[in-house]
Amino acid sequence: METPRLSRDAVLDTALRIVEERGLAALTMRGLAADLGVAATAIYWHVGNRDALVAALTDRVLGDLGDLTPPGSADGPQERIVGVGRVLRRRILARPHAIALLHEQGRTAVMMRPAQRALAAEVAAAGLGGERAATVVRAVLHHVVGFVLLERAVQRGPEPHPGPDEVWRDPDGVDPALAHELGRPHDPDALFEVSLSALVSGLLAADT
Amino acid sequence: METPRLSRDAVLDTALRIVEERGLAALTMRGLAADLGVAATAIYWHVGNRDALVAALTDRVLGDLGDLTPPGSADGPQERIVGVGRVLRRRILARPHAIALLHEQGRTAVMMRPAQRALAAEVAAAGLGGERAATVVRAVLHHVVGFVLLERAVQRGPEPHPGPDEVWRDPDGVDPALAHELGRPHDPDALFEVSLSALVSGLLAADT
DNA sequence: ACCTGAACACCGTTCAAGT
DNA sequence: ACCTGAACACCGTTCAAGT
Repeated sequence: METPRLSRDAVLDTALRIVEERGLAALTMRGLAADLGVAATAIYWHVGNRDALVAALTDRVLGDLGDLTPPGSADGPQERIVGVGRVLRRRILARPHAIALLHEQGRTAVMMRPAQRALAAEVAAAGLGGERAATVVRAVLHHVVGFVLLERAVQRGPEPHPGPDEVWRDPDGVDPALAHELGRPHDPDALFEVSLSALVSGLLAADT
Repeated sequence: METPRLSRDAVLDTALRIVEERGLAALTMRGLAADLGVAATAIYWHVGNRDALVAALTDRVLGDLGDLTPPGSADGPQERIVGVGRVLRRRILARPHAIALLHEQGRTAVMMRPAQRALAAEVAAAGLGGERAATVVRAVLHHVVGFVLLERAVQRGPEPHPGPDEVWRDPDGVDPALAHELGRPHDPDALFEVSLSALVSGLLAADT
């Protein structure tokens, strides 16, 4: 009854290190086995196959986004809801591989859970309930996660075929000042703040 | 001087058909060559390599999103801006493979171009200009594309590990009615409408 | 229970050789 | 200019066999 050389946790640890250091595409069963000093096929006994391995990795990475309640200093309901979104975005961006993991497998729902709880609490505290509250929670969640997804996709892209400037060389009908402004790179942090605030204020102001 | 058996366009045509029918992962150089009735290596002469092939596919699919100006029936500036977002989303959803293509290669900017123009026109018509107008354009664009990206990611996912219900079994502090509401599946179309409208109204109402 | 080694059916890509 | 065939260095996965 020897103690086994390998364990599920050991496999996940090394796999996660590979993904963090060299990306999800660099995670191969053979390479992972080499790093573990073991035959490639040994991994299958512990984690099933590559898909299951990636799924397990996803759960581990997204299971601990931590507490998302905004600092007590934020007082207004709008500012508190925006605060949850802000923290959520930062937590996701702090895990660069999380996005790749999510997208490979479409388990976005897993990532949404803790954020959904935190948002629900704030929205309820703001005096909303029922269907209307659920809509606010979902809208904010979608906005934040979608924003981050897109933000990373744009970052990863090589310089776009036609440079961002070039597209606006011929403004053709569009206000030249606006065209020039759109040609310049923008600050994602600022854009996030402005758009999330606008969304929440619009949601809270709605009649229905 | 025989006419060549293959052409760049023929390669792209068949490649696109494969992606549409069986997904981006099913696009292999060998399989594509088989469909074309040619040696796998012949493809390389016409399109370079697989990455270049995918890039070319992306340009083709996203180059013709078509005109995005909303119907003339929409009159208010807010309704017109929302209209552009609505049309953009529908056009993207009508091309299921477009999202995979985009994400594989991060050329999201390409897709944004025509939408940016249409939005800029509407925002300018609404009387905004300069930096403020640019912010509105970018915020709406990010919201719509991010929403669609997330929407598809959720769709593709297998049933989440803990069912959407299960998560809310123990509401623990959260209003039970809200918890129950969040456990139910929602209508993405409705959520899109509500959130985009709220965002735009919030953006147009902002003081700065 | 846990691990190895060989084997199968794939990949993308390069390159000399043919026409 | 355009295409083939062989070859290289990879993949994920299965499975009988070992301990």
